Amino acid sequence: MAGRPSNRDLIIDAAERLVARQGAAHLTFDALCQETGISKGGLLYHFANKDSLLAAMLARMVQQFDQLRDEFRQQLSDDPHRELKSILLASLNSNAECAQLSSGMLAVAANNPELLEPLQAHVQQTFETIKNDSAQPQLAELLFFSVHGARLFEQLQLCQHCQADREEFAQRLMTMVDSIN
Amino acid sequence: MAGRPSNRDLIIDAAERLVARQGAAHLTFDALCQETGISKGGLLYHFANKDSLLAAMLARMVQQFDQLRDEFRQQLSDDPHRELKSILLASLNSNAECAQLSSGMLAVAANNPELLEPLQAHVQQTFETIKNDSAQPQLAELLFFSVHGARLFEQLQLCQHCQADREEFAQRLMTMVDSIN
DNA sequence: GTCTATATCAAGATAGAC
DNA sequence: GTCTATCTTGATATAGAC
Repeated sequence: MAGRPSNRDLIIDAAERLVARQGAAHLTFDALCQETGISKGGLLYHFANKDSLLAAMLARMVQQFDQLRDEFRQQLSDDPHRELKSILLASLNSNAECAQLSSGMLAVAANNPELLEPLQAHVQQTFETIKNDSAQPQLAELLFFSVHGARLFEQLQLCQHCQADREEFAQRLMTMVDSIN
Repeated sequence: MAGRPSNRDLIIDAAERLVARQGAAHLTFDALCQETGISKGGLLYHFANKDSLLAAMLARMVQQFDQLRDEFRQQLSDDPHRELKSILLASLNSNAECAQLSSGMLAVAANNPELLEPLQAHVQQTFETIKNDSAQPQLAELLFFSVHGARLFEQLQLCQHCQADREEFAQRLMTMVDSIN
């Protein structure tokens, strides 16, 4: 399951890069051909149409988030705020290694907002977790939004956060969560 | 200057609605024809090409922000944190009345990220203000990101914030700013 | 699983009438 | 300032060979 990446995954990687570089409106099969070296027919074998590609991008994003969140949750097994902390850390770090952050979300939002539904459900569930788990749900929500604001600004290169900044940001978030009791 | 809205402004309004409803990739002159009732030729009189429309959307967004921020700054003339507070309140409320939030930004990001440059400059200046003005610049930044995360989630309908929620959110932001000393 | 070729359509943009 | 063409390109998608 975690062997070498499948072609399917390589295509999604390339799609995310395209969105990050040129904007979600320029995510086209033609551009994907150039970026992957696979022909249009080849691409369309993996994703029968564009909606299918978009849905896959979003699904993988959600899945990567869940996986990363689980990892953080295990590391934090003895922390009273591990639910909230794992959500914040996973939100901050998912996809960060590739420098393309919320490309999947922005691509779907730009091309077919209706396909956002799975993400809407996922986010709602996350909010539930935050609410039930934290003594100060509104502060927790604020921190959650903060992470996503930072991600957006990074993605659009509206701010130049380096790795050190991101770690300091994460540290500050954790401190603020710990201040809840 | 603030008489009845010019046709130019009505077109930008319609463009923002389209982005909010159908996604930035479906912001086309054809769709704008339907939405405004103006023909393609008519639209192209006001905006010679699409980049010109996108740049105008972004410029108006920035201008509306600055104007709203000035209003808040005047209301807060005796507040020690008026710079940061006015930035946060203006970020939270600009365009909020129309239910389309950062349509301009998302449209430009999706169609031609290079046109984001004026916004990048504006944001950098805002960060400078925050840094120079606040005793805890990193907390201030976090609050700033939080507002924009909330805006994004509202725009993409990833959360259902009502007016009451937004006011409570604003109240919480102000309280947290006041906690800085 | 990947390729070429092609059909179809929508988009940006131009020219010129009113 | 707005309109109706019309041109050109580029994008999705299909069909069928390898």
